[in-house]
Amino acid sequence: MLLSGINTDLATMVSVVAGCSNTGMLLLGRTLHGYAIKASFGRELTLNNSLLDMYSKSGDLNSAIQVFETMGERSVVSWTSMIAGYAREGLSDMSVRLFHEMEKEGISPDIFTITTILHACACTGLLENGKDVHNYIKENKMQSDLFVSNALMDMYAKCGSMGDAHLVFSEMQVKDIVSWNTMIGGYSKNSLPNEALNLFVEMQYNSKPNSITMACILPACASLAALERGQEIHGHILRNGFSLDRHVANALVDMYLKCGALGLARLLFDMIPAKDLVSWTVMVAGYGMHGYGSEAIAAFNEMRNSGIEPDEVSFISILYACSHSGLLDEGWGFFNMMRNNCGIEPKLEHYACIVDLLARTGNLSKAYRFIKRMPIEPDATIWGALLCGCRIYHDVKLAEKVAEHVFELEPENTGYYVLLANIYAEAEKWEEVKKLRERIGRRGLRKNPGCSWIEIKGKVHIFVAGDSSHPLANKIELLLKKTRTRMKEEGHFPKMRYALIKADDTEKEMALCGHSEKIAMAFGILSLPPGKTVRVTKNLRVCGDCHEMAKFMSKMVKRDIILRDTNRFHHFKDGSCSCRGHW
DNA sequence: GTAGGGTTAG
Repeated sequence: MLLSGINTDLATMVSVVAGCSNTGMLLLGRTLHGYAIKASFGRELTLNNSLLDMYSKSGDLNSAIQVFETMGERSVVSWTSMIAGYAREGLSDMSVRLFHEMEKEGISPDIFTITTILHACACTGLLENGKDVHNYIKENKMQSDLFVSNALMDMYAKCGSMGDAHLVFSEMQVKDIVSWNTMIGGYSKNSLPNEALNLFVEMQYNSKPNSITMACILPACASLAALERGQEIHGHILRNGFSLDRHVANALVDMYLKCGALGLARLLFDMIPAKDLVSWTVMVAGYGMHGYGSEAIAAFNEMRNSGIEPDEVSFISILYACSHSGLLDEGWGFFNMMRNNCGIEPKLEHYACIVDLLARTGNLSKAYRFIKRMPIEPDATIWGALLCGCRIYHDVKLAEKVAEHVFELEPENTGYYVLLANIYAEAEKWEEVKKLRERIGRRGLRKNPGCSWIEIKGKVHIFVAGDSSHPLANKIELLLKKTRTRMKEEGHFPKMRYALIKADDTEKEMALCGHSEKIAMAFGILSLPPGKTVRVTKNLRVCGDCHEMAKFMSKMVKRDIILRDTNRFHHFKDGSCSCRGHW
């Protein structure tokens, strides 16, 4: 246009600057800024607004602020763009400050401003500020706007307040696909997978799911290890041509990995044409969970060779992979690579991996010193990782010292009291177990009950410890008794230490037999066709005695058993387990 | 003919 000698006017300049902001062409944008000033558009409101947006969307917040500060006239559009600019850089507090400032200047926020400020609150979990905005919305009758209600639900979801999100959702007269996706994704992210799945079913009577819906619902299947539900959704993805979406492809691989289907996951991973950082991180974490440490390392190196730089999340994956396979030197190597070669400052999660790695490999005092020398304040998970190590190596004395740190940091978390109680029980210090029980009792805490579940023909069967309500309860008990007898015949005696009670051996054995994972495994063996892999998931860590029995059962009934606990997978096959003792 | 907003994977 310029070469043809046609003059630009304000509309031309605004359009082309907007073009730059939507493609992040900062350099061309700057040039246009200069050109516009020379062409004497420098005081035009619409031009300054588009420049402000261009700078903030291209990541040059300082220039955006410069435009905002120097422009003569400011409209609601200018304020909204500036608020969005701060939010984009993670400076939500500044967004909120600006929001109040604009009201003071007598400029009323409109629905664009409201969605922007809600997004800012969502990004950093500013629930209280978000609630203030909600009140403003009610006072100004803005809730009928879809964008506003959707942003409001997302704010509540990201602040972890799904009850409030659902309230907004249920009061919406009109819902669109974004409304459904926001709720489903919110439930998935807030560890409410059943709610996510139920809403997904309900959605299909109202709205047609899209690829984003798939990316929202798959993590729910993953967290439940609901393989069959996940496969149904995979079918949905194939029928609707969503497979090419990389978010969906990555979520699928992750789902199969967390459902224990490593081979299928690898197959799908190989089919992703352009693997990104998330694809690789998922695969590395998956190998780690399944105990394939060297495969995880190979994948991590392959990723780097393909030119993808690891970030802090992918380092968590590789460090955990090392820890699950007991690869101490390799783990240290990655920890140092992260700091020295990649310039990533380790966070609590990374320190937790190293403590875990040291503790699991028996370097308890080294782990203790490592924690003491950490440049950031350790949290309960850090000390908890060492406490786990104390259990593996039966170090009661250190355990007591470590436990006090843990109890101070997370006095409400019963898991840690139980862990220490286990350490005492395994050392047969029953007096101490009793004292600990009293301590829990005084606080009015209750142990998180163990439960295990198994999916059969799409239905999830849940078992809690001591469960005898199931129709097959008698058969289950019979199978467990038979297994125990055969185990004893071959010299495997029950690991009474895991019974956690002071009782005689028969009682202990009964308590152990009631563990939910045993019941679920037995139920799977009885219910699934011969040869089919039994897949059980448990909400806590697997018990040592159950682990022994699972190994034996896999040989006795000639069947693969895959048990997922909170920490990792155990593949039992022909009498041994893939974890090789690292758990 | 021109400026600002909501949902997705580790």
